[in-house]
Amino acid sequence: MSEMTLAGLRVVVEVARRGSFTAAAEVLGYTQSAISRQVGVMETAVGSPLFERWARGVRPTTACEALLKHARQVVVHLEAAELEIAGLRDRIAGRLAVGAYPTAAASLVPRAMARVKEEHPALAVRLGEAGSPALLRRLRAGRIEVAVIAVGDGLPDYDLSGLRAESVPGGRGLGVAVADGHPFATRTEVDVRDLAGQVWVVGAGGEGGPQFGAWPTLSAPHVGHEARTWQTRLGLVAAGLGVSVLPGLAADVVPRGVTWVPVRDPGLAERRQTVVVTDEDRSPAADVFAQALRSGPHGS
Amino acid sequence: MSEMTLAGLRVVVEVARRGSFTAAAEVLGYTQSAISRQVGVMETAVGSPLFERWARGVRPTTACEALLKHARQVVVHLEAAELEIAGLRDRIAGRLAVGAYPTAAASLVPRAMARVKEEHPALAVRLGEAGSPALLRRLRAGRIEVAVIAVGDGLPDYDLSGLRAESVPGGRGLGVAVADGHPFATRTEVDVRDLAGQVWVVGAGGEGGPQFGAWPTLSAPHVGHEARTWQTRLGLVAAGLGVSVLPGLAADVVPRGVTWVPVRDPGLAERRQTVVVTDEDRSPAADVFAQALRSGPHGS
DNA sequence: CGTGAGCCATGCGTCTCACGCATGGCTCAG
DNA sequence: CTGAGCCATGCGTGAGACGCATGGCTCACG
Repeated sequence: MSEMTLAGLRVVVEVARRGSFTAAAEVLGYTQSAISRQVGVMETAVGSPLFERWARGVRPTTACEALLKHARQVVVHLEAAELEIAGLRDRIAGRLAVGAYPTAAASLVPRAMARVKEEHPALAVRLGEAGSPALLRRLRAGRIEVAVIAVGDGLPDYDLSGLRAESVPGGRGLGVAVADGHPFATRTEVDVRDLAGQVWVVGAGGEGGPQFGAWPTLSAPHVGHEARTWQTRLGLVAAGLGVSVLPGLAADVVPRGVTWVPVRDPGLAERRQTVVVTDEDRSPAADVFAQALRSGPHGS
Repeated sequence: MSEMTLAGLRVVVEVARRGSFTAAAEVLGYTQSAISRQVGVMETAVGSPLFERWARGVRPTTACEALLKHARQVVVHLEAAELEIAGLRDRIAGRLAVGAYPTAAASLVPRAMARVKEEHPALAVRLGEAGSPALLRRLRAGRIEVAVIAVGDGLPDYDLSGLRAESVPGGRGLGVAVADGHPFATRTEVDVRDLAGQVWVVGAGGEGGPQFGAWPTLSAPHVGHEARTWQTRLGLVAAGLGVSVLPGLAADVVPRGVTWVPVRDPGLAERRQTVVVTDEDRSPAADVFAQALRSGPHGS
């Protein structure tokens, strides 16, 4: 049993306007026989003849006039819907879903959010936190539009094909978090040789990486404590129970009682970078946010 | 490049309502994969994601909410159109196109029109006149809904397959039209032997048949005048210039100065009948009119 | 009356599309 | 870690849309 279709409605509207299958076919890009069949299907769908056939064209029936009234409204609504949706795509408002790996989620991203909030008050950014692989999956699934991930030595080589990836420029590299009363706390820099003999607070999570272990180039570090979250780790540091590796990216957001100190280590070859990833064809809101991430205090 | 479809709009509306492709598929009679693909086509058509995919279903995006607003209006209009067209089909109003062969068009059909007009003032019957073959073609083309044709001896065997044909009951057969002052005018019946010696007014048209010739069983009729239209023929009769064959069906509509008289002729074998033809599946208006035709002064 | 133009209806063949089946991948609760 | 629930996609099949060609009809014109 056939039903009305949008294409069929468009055909009926045009046939009524032209008074001829042949003329409507020319306008709509069909052959006369295709129009004849589509009208036939629509007549079956509504259960009434829509046109009287004459020697020189057709004339709408009363049923057709009734259908045309509504069909014209339908076309108006569909065009309005397309315009409204196109407008949504272009306007920097509504909600933007962003995901970042923990360190960036705690530092870089909130700063970008604050900046974007000032310039685009109608845009509400929602921030989620996860590991880079999960972030990329959510991006591909359309659940987030901007992913802030870490790439570089010691990390998987993520598949970024079909995506747009841009590095966040600058970056202070790795350092250590120490208690305010620790002797290192008053230094502007610590040499890696000074790190030997320190007690380390390390992560217990499933992922490997410098944020979770002791200093990477130490041969036999003394691990004093393990904790899963870095809030807990920094709490132990603040209590003077040890020191912890911490990327410079998070330096500004250590809790009260903790100080971040850069480390000079000629032997540290690891290089990591923060990368902003979006769809190639991203919305204006996503574009604005990605640029805000890349032009923070680290940018030129 | 894909476009929105009515089916797609219905899918989007139902998915938004159910929050799940799987649940919407059950309601609409599709599989989950069909729903997934249709949503994908609609997303391509509007150029924006319509749903966020989650582990336990989907959630409408802002673009989807915008589309839903219009989609619901579209559905309302389509349902209203169907109801209005169905109402048109069921209501005995509007226009009804009827066609009849000339004799019936002059007598039987106007009486039925008058009766139907009384009972259904909203119905406007439009009457056309043509030969039976042309009437049947117009009926099949949907240009008329009721055809009143003549069938029987001396006439073609029309193809009425797929149509509904009902005889008009009764009928007074053939007679003659004579001037009021003619000796036959006061008789209730004339024997065929009395017709020998009469001067005949006959038709000049292209169709054969008793309405147009002299009395069928006379061996050598004296034809005094020929005229194309039967109004002209009856005018000649009224002037006393001859007599004319006339079916009983038209007896009531002879002009002033003319009298119709039945003829007794045992040798007259021809039998003709008036038949009302419509589509099998006719509208209520057509049904009412067909019944009015069959239950006139000739009916029980 | 015969002919040609204009238009609609339909048989036929081909290509595209819609859909179901089966399966893989992901998230999340237990 | 496992199983349930849900979405995405490859593949195959049947249905549908469409163009081509042709027939049938009406009507205007010579």
